[in-house]
Amino acid sequence: MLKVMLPDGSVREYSGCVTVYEVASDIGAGLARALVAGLVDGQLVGADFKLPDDGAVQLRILTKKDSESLAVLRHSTAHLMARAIMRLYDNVQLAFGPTVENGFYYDIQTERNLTEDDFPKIESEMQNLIKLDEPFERIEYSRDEAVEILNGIGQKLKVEHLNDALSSEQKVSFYRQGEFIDLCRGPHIPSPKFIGAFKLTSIAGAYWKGDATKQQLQRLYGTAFFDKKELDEHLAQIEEAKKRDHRVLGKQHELFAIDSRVGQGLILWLPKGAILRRQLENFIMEELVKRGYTTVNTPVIGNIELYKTSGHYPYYADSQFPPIKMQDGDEFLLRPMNCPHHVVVYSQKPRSYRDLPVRIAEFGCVHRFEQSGELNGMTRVRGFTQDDAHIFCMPEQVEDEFRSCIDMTLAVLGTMGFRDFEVRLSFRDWTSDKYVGSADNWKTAQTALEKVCREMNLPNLEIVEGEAAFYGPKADFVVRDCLGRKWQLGTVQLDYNLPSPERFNLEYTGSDNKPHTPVMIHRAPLGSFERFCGILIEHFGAAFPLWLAPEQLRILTVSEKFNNYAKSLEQKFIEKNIRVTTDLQNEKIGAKIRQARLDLVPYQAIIGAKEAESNTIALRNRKNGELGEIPVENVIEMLLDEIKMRKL
RNA sequence: GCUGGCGUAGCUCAAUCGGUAGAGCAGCUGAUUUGUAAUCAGCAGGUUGCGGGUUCGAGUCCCAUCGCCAGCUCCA
Repeated sequence: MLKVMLPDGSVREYSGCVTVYEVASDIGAGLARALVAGLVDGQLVGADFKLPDDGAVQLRILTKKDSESLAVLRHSTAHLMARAIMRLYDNVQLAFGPTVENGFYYDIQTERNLTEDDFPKIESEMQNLIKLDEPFERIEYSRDEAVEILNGIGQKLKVEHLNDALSSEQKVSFYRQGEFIDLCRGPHIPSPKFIGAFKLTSIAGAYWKGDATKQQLQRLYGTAFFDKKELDEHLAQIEEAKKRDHRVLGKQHELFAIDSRVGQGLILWLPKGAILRRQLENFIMEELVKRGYTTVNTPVIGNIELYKTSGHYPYYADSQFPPIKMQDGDEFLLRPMNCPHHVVVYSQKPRSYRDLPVRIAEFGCVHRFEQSGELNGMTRVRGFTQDDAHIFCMPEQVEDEFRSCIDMTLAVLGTMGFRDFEVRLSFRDWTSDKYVGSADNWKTAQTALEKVCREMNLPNLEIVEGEAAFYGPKADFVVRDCLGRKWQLGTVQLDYNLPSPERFNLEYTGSDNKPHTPVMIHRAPLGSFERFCGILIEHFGAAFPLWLAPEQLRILTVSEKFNNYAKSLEQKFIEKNIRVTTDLQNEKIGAKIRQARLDLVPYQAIIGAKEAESNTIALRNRKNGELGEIPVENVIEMLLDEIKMRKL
């Protein structure tokens, strides 16, 4: 039961967490304080309210249980941080200070750039402010009044924002705490004493209003919780996650390397990583064959005219490796995408409507000159191989083809055990002129795409306006890495533009014996092998399922006396295409087992006198430890079955 | 690209105020011949990312450069 004191002083009891009541007419004119407090599970919690346009006040009860309450708490902590900084340093300009997924930040500008060394001082000042226990008070003004106030306290960034973003009639709210007043939508906790634990976590640059041409501010990140234990757990979890980082595991398990002697953002697939990649290639290739694709091989460079025709060159000139100029004047581009090559493959002969859809696949190696600050292990690189394909079909086939691409992507992700992904529908921004093609085609494409996604009931479907490729809308499959960053893996993109007469003028002959323009679908279920492997390493913590494991079985001998038996066993597994090694080191069996476990080898075969005599294996696996003595033939059968089924 | 931080042995990390660069693991050699998460001993391993400067003396301070990391911007 929740006891809530309303602004008029009366107390009401609620069983729910959130409720709505009518606003008294005089609230909102001037000072409107949050007067709400209640009890949840015997603990005092605070509440706040905001004033929507219809005048009804939404009462927000902080339950300490839901993420919304946590966000309110964190945003109030951000205010506290800003206030502490303003007390400690001169001439502080505040920009924005929103809540983010695991905490909050505030963008600020100071005379002297702050560093992490300033954190202890700021944190201790924040502690002092919590002790002061001053309430957060909401105050509303018209925009012009607000500008006056902000000018009065020298907050130029806030003034700029108000003048840019709001009309003069609009009302804005401020939150005041002691001497500190800040333009803010709210809501806030009523008092800082609810902040059980907080920590400033990092500092970084961020552009004013997210615009790289504008001044750069300092972004201070922090997090806060209702109690200390939650904060500690959160910090411990981050430490754990760092150990799963594919850059750490990739080095530890010798999967890949990046070496500046070769170049930034260029992946060297080490032997074990190369095996992993080959398993993915084989898997995708099997799917392609099942699903009616043909495969081609095309060069990694092409005449620059090709990319001028496609429209890619002018759009992405900055992020491409510069053209290679030949003495005769020809220019070649290291290809940044495969589509133009596949378009040319399509156009090699006249196509009939009976031939469509034509599905052209290639593990296509492409290069993009990403800015150095964007490179990230395997997930953001300058050279990568897409599991690419381009489907050329009739307009009436688009829906089916699109559905089948989504289906393949889901099947691929499902086999890897990816359950936690979102599907992002990227549509065009109708106010922007960076897109090519007719509005009609865009509408058709977007409608078809959304329809299929809705029908297929895709998880976490989100529509983002303005994120489309310049030639068409797309559906991206987005997963998170161990540090919570989102990465696009699979993608399916509709394209009415490249095949058009203005671009490559692709054709097929319809049943009416007339030429028609096909529609093109770009799709890559993994996205790229590089990024996918990076995410895959983190997904499994490098403990890959048997079918993907670089080393599937390790044979460990109890002593050197059994080396010959171990070698003969190894041969048997090799003949069955099982990736096996032997550990014949002069070590105790315990040490060998430990090593195999650290190396995350899925199965271990212990070989001693008993096994050599009875032609068996004392089998262990990574998960359950000892599995007992099993005849060699049965082990082979077992492993082959697990591999074939691609069990997780 | 921008802002900030960081670069010490193959890996993970030490090195007080600026005073002869150290340890564990891995590697090599030898002993040991082992039954389910580390047998013992020895050896070797470095122009402290690279280049300048300050200083009697620089891993440490300063400048420049390369690379890495976080965030921002970007992502066909």
